[in-house]
Amino acid sequence: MAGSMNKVIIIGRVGQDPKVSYTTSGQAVANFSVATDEGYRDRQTGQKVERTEWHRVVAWRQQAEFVANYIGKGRLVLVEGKLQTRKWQGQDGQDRYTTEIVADNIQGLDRMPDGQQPAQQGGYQQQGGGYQQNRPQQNRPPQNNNGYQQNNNGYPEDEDLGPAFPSEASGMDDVPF
Amino acid sequence: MAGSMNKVIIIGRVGQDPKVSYTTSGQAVANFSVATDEGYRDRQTGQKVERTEWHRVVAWRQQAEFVANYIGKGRLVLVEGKLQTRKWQGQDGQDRYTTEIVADNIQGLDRMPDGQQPAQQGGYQQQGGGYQQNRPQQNRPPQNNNGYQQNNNGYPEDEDLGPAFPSEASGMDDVPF
Amino acid sequence: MAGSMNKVIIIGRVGQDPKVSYTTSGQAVANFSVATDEGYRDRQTGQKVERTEWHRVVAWRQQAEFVANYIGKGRLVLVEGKLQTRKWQGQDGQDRYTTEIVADNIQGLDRMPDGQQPAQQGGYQQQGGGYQQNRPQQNRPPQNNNGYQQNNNGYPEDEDLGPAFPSEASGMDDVPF
Amino acid sequence: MAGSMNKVIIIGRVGQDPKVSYTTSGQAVANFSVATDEGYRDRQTGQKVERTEWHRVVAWRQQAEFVANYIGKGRLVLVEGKLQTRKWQGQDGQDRYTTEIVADNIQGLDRMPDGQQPAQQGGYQQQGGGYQQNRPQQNRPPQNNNGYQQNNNGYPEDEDLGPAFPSEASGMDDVPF
DNA sequence: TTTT
DNA sequence: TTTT
Repeated sequence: MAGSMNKVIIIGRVGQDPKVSYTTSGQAVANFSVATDEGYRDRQTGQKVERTEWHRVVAWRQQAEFVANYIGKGRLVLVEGKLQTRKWQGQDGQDRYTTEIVADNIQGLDRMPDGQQPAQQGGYQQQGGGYQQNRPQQNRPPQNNNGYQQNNNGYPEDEDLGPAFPSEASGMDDVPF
Repeated sequence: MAGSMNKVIIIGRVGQDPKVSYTTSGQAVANFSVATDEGYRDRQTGQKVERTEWHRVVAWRQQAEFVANYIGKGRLVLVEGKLQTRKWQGQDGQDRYTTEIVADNIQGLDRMPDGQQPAQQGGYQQQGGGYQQNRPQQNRPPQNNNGYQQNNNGYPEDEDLGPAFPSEASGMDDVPF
Repeated sequence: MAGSMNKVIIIGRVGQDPKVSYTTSGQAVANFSVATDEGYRDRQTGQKVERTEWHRVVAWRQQAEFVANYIGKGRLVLVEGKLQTRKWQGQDGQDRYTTEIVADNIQGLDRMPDGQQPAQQGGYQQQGGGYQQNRPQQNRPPQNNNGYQQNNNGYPEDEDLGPAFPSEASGMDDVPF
Repeated sequence: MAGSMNKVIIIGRVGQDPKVSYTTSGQAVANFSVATDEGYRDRQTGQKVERTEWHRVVAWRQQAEFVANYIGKGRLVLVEGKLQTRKWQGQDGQDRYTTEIVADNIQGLDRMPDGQQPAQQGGYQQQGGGYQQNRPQQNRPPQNNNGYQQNNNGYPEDEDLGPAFPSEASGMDDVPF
């Protein structure tokens, strides 16, 4: 713990609307991808090339709820966090590894598009209502999280038990995003 | 390229002596893993837990040669770079993805262990000799790099052609490190 | 040089249009300030407080020309660089110190306001013309830089000789921005 | 607060033993300087030059106590934090400005020198004893902090009232370190 | 696979 | 004022 640092800072565009779900213990989790671009000059041709790198981001609890309410496809975001590689089982039973940025600081850097304002959506600041989601793919209440495929999601028990993404798990074994 | 940042900074211990090889075009590449530690308090038990995260690092050219000469197993290092996910084929023919830190700044933060000084090893600063390797696992001269399994290594053509690690490639389909 | 890092990353709003000038050796230098905001909760009152921090940024050469063409008052910018404290003489003859971020990466994060497009301004990409400035406060051609008050600007000789800001120097002894 | 980042990461050597004191409200504050080195090639002579940059660091509360117990002159440290410029009055009554790194993460990167181990010193982990200091220059109990020169220290009220460094204050008006 |  |  001393003599140790694990820090990532990326700025880029969100690829798709984040997917938000809940662990069995009721913790919110948000997953999304961010594209960063890099321009460089090809050593053979001397041509300018643009290269896009995709990053998987995972956010927990308050950060996840912020993501659910304010971050959508196409937004320019700042993500600060740490790298974490988790292990999961492919359909063929073999181990796979996915590296993600576990975010501890997420900010939108551009104006929120119209129709995405928290007031219209019902944000998590609303009083008396608890947290309310309204984009379809986020609508997974904790009680629906019945726990099949437990411990197949790659998230360590200590991070928060329960299957994070039952439905994605099966579709994730070949494509990381 | 504008409105974009892709930055990683880690400090940790090197797990094994780096593996250094050459692309067919003669570029040096070094690969090694770095462990970062994180202490946190378990939410259920309230116990202090130590968690180790492993990071794959790849260094090119000058950085690779620095690594070959100065970085060995157990050293405390600073690595600054960018995230890059590359695609490769498992033995079953399926796509796999590995995320690495492509380093642009590597520094040793502790004293070099005895028997690892560049003077004893023949460093790359030596005059008249060019670059000389001497640890067994690094001893892969460019001319031996005959190019089978080309484009199976996951490194983009533009980064520098040629198979980076023919021998590791086959052993890599299940374990990322 | 080994075991050393000096890194700053800020994101914030530019306070005033950058001031661009030239050293006697013809190097472009840009100076501007960036505001970062921080929200925190007051420990006494429990109230939310917003606090603004101002940062001085200096950019050299290509970075300075980029700043001259694309960065103006009010823009949201990313600045990556290193900290540098320089010494200068106040009017009372006493030493003063100013800490700046010497930028090696500057990016605009929002859309450029209309009337600030490089095409209308004549950007530094223009062909056949070399570098051309057009905002009044930037218009200080190298040949006007006649060198009085040399070595009073606080910039080290090695960074590039010559007085960076003869005119500001005298006004700077009490206020850093 | 959104669209804002203020982040500094430095690695370097501590110049002198930190100075630790207490605000009138009993909060610990530690101050020390860190040297970072930078090697570069002089553009005129082509010679390699080493340049040292000094950074002022301030740490509060738990971080300050960690500093008091573990960080001494000559140690290699990692400091992560934010930039803050504070205003203070010189003896001539004029405003001066000092930029510091307000640390939120401090780590020692080398082995602690003998005679500096916390066990010999009595660390702040000791039970039943509260925090105990033992290096002379740190020995400034809160009750001695009688508050003269209040609001002359440049620390904002909200950070924690009271004179941070009564004794240094008078010596600080011309030299920042 | 490192280290404290 | 540090250190290699």
